[in-house]
Amino acid sequence: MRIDYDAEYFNPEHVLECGQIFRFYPFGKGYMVLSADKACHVYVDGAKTVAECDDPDYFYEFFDLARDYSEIVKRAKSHNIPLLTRSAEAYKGLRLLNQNKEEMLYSFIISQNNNIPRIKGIISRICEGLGEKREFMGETYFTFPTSEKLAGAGKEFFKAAGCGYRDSFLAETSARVLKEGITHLENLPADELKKQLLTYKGVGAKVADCVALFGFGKRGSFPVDTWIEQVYKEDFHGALTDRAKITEYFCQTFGEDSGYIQQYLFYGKRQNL
DNA sequence: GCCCAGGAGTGCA
DNA sequence: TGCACTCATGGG
Repeated sequence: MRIDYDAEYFNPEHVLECGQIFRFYPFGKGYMVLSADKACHVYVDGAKTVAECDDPDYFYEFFDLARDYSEIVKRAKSHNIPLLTRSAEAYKGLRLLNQNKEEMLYSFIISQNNNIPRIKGIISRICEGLGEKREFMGETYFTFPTSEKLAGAGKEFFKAAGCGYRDSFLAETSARVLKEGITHLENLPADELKKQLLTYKGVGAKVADCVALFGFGKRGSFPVDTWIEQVYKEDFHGALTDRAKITEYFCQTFGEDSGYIQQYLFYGKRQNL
């Protein structure tokens, strides 16, 4: 099954390399993208971006294809902040993904005080160890493990996978999710959702914002990490040092566009745009 | 060998 | 509440 979309506002490289997803790799003419137990081959063909996948309905939602990003780009530029204007223009094909909630929760627990290449490696080893082996377009891949699998693994497994001190966070949080599920979080307003996410082991403000943004579609979230702190100082000439207050400043400024703008700024800064 | 990475938990004032 | 300290690991 196949999805076609205007490539101007769907650039696979920018969607995948901007830091919101950890399971993808170069494949064929583009990339192989893995999410939960599904797989997709995405590439540019002329003026179209093509997604060949096992579950078109899932990936239509996953790639956020119902949303008009030309309006988002326009609003981002209207703030007249040089880095933001440059980034929104250069990365107008960046889209925020709607990813699997549990996968986001575990992935961003792993992400704390860590770097992206190593996060990818850890998640990949966890999937190989506990996920199910599948095939798509002649490629073997592993699904993201269920909470049941994760909870049954024990923290020694996470340690061996390279999680370091985060091993106990994953063991405890997966045990809790197995017991309680997370469906009770699905329809909460953003502030209440964040409050609930903060009660999971290994989840602080920044991780909660990422899970809310990428997993629960809370586009008014603005995760603040070391890169964004740098953006705040250098590009917004801000004087605040407390991350909670910096987050509040950005959310007040950008409202429901916060999540999109955070990604433009984060990616632009990392790419030294 | 040092610094840093999409930070968070803990203890103590 | 605020703040310092600590927590594994590997890439640059």
